[in-house]
Amino acid sequence: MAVTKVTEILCCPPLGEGPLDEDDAAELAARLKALADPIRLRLVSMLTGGERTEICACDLPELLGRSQPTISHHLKQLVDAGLLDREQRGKWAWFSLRPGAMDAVVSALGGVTPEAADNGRSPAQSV
Amino acid sequence: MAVTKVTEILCCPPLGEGPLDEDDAAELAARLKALADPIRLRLVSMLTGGERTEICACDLPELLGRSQPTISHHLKQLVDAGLLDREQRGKWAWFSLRPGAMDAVVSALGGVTPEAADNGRSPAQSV
DNA sequence: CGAACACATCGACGAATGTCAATATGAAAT
DNA sequence: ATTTCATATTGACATTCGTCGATGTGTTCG
Repeated sequence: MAVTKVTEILCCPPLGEGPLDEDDAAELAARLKALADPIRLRLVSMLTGGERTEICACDLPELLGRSQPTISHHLKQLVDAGLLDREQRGKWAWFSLRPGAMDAVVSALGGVTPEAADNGRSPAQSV
Repeated sequence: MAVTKVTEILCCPPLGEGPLDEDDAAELAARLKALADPIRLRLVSMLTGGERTEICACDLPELLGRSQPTISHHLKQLVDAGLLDREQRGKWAWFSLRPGAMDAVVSALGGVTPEAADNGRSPAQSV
């Protein structure tokens, strides 16, 4: 399967801090690779909206138009990359965003999360 | 070579704004795919540090430990994805960050650039 | 128990990717 | 014009990826 497991929440120094070395680049690349697929992006985007904090695997084949094994494959990629958490509930598997994981990617790319940016003050963010 | 060209600076609604549709997801995925490679990440990170604003292709095979055709291939990917600009100067090719391109990726992932965050409040968004 | 359901894994397939040697293109210098 | 140098393109190769059907694993219910 060859999916590089990513365990640390914050993987690399931000891009803004000079050239990455080989190891940091490989680690960031692994995370970005996990995100760089349309199905997986749509999966993640279902959880970043704030409306849903978790999603049942049972709904995904229909929602995403892919077979059950394909969905399972993509979910595994995201879990292995540390982006999603998996919880078994009865016979169903529920997936949620791993806290801080997306923030880590954003900040590795030199960005900052809106909440962190607002931490000084001025809310002005809802949804 | 099957690299989806990305022309718009801001490609998709941010992940925080609910599920992406198929087209938006494909476009974001194309950009992330361009970034999701160790060599290309190291390339970009050479330009995001602030020390260098541009880099000559002639130095890269040695700096990155890859053959000249391989480097050329990766540079093309980044240019096609809209992340780098290319300028021919004499017989050398110089590459620089396309302004706003990384910001667009970060904000599509739900983040915000530090400068924009510092800017007080104006979202600073356009085209 | 056994049947039914949800999900994961396996095996296979075509397509895409990263890589380099060889070659082509294009721009300066002689 | 010829040569030289920097870069792009081509062709080939092994590897990885996305996908699905078939099958395995584990849970619930009768």
